[in-house]
Amino acid sequence: MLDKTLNPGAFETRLYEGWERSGAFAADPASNAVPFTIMIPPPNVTGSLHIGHALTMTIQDTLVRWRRMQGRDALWQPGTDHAGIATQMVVERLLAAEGKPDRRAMGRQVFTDRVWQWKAESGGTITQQLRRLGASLDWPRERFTMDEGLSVAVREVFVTLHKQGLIYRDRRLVNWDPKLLTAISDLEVESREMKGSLWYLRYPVEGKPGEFITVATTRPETMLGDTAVAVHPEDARFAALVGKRVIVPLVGRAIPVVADEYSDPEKGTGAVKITPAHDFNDFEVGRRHGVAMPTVLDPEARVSLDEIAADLRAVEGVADPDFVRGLAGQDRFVARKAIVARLEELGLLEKVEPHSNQVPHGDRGGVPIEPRLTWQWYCDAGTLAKPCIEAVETGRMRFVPKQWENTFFAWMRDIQPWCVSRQLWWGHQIPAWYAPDGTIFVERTEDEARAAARAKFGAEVALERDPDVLDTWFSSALWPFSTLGWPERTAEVARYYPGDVLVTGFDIIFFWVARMMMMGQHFMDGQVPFRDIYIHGLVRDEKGQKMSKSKGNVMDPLELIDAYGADALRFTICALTGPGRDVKLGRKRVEDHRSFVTKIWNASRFLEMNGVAPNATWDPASATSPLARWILDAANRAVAEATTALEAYRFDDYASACYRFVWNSYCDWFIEFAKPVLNGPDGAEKDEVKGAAQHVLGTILRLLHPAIPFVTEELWDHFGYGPDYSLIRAPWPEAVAVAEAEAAREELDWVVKLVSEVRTMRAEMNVAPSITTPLLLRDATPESLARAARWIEAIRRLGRVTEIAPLQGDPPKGVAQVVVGETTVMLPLEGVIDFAAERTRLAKARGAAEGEIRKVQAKLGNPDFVARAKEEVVEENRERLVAFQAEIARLDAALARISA
RNA sequence: GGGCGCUUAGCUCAGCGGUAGAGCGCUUCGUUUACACCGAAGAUGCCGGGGGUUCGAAUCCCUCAGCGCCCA
Repeated sequence: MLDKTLNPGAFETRLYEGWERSGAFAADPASNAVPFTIMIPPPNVTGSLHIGHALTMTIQDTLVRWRRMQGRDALWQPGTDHAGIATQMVVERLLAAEGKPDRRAMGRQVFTDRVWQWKAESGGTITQQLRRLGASLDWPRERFTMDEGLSVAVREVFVTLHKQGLIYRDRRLVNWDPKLLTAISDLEVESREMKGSLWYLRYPVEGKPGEFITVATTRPETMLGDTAVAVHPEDARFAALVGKRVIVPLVGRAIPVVADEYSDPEKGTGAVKITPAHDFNDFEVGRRHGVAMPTVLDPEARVSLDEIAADLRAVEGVADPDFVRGLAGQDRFVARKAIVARLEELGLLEKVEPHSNQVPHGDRGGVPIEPRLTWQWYCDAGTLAKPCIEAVETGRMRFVPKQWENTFFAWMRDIQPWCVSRQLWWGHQIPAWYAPDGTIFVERTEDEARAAARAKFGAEVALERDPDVLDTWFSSALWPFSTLGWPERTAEVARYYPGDVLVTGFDIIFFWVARMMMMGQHFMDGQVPFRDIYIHGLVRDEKGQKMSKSKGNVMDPLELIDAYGADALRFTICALTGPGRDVKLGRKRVEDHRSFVTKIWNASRFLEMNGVAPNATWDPASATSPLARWILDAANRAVAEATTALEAYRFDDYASACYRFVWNSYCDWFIEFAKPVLNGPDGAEKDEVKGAAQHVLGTILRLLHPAIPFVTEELWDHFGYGPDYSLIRAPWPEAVAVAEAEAAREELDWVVKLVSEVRTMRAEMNVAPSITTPLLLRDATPESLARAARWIEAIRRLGRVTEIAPLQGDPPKGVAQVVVGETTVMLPLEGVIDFAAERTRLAKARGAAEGEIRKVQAKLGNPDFVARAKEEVVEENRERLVAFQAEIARLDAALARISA
């Protein structure tokens, strides 16, 4: 017998292990079934399960379980990415905490060995936690982006793209993180609003003592590298200065004043200093005007004079080489202060205004990034993006919801060269070797590089490998095929690529989505990596605030699972995941949805107590009773609604269709109607009710399994619908044949309406529950009377009714009346009834009906409506008018009887 | 500044041309043998404002306002 209270913790782990052991999660490349593939967007190996993972993984698991039940050969590919910067930082912090030497002191090999050791010990956290959520991933296929096989794929792709000219080495400005000492991508940079200042600096015009051009800047320290001043070509104020030269204070360099539209006459003074080596916009301006691009900050953002020492020049009252030399090695912010102070002394600081601006910060290191001119490896993203754009335009890939296409297009059409090198130790080391003369050999292995070098030089030369590693996203981009064994031509690659759907948040479109598309199409003969891209929202707290540790509003999914069960969390997520909306999630929401899981448990428990048990031989088509037919028919509709919803990625509709059917049809009415039968004598009627009950319960368990895997499997196993752990592979329900469903619906709808009306009346009349009454039916058709007779036991129980009889002669005194279809139902409540209340109640019902009649009449009275509206709409309104008029007539009669 | 989205019951949200809905909350009642994580009943809406299209607009178009996000 099922426990009186549901305790998910008692079986979740056992069921998960049972499924896993039985191979239920495993894809089967040898099967004849149509595959269904979801590639997990690989979580960061340093990560632990947060509520955002719970959302995305619940959605993926729901899809996978559903398709698996539909008979598809489901592959949900698990794994993690190596998270270059994050992992390296974790291990460096660990070393520091242990008081060990830092990575530079220990050397690259020892350090990376240590990272692998860390990965072995702690890297599996998130994959263990996903099991708690019920995620049915094919674990034996788990991959890691640094695995040997995936590394082969990375080298293959790099070398191939290089040979195709789509990867190249270039010296450009990059986002440099002065704390982590590596280049990072645009997407790893976040703007933060900072309160700073706008300094107005005077640059003396060459050869015109006392004449200045004033430039406004937020970064005075970069003046050391200024090589131009730009003004707008149409700015009359500066027209005379264009072509002249000005002296950079402190350094004494003479630089041109150039006309360039980049300069905004409205901003600052309208003149801007140009430091091409330390600002992206300035870099472009500098390139347009062919000026020098000296770097004045070292990798740690300290002043470096290497590139300007030679041209420092003393200018009386303006430039002071000794001062500048004294800045060497100082941090950029220390240097800023010193420079501003010195300029003020020289009278070259015109003014300082408070100014707030967006300062780019590295999202990992947290310090302002410093644009730097460096040699890096770049991928020609623009070329790779083109076929991806085309694939979305032509519908070969589909965003759900569609609106995200816009975001995607906007970014892809304006995509910049992708800097793929990182100055880290943890990652795929770039397969490029340098000869002493600087010749670069990009090959799959060192041996091949040596061979290439021998071929070129005709002799053995010393080769040095590029120390840098590739961006983590480079290897993640290959995930949809590298995990399947590519570049080997495996059966898996042939079978499971392309995937069916990629599920992720909108914040990831530029990361996984775009990059997997580029690499997938390029290396898989133009085949897209996935057909659908389902974009879900972010999880927020109840107030709609983004969850963050600093706000203290984070929710731990594992803690929620401990408290309410994984099913409750999963069902909540499904119910709240509408299209294109963020999910506001609070404890209370999970608690609310847990009730539904409990409800299923309790209903099952009741059925078990009444001897309902699986009976595979029971044929729904053989059902003869309206009750059985009605619930089977309702189940058919629930199945159709749920299936349609899942096909459309409408997890909210799926959840609510199941909820309504289980709670409002199966529990509220079917089980209640079944009670008198179950309590009655054994026989055909009871057998049929039990047959329908067990059949529909089986349908419900299968229908809900994708969202609520644990409780449904537990019940399935407990009842014995199949062997233990078999629900996960049970077939997805389909509509069953139901004879005369329409008639059954009419009959049950009538009974439901009768009981509801009687209940409403009693509640409004304040009739004590202890009082039971007969029902007298006036003007009832023989059909209604027959129905009343058939359902008398249920009506007695649900409506607190004694008997039902046609009204003979005049109604007794003191009746309460309600209109159900053609019938006026009367409850003799002499002495109990409050006539004033009854009149009010009837008058209110009449008022409501009148209101409807007015609306319908207004429509039908409009000749344009009758002439132009669709025929069925007009007809529907005519019917409504007649129905309301009849109802009013009966209500009037009822009122008249009371008044008499 | 450019783009996207949102604004419907107290709260969270469906509905997206033809009778305004759900869950939660609220009020009242309830030990009828599955369930108080329950049952029954009830109340609550100028569907953000204004204009337009249409026989008909929460739904389509324009506009304004407020909120949120992304990109500059």
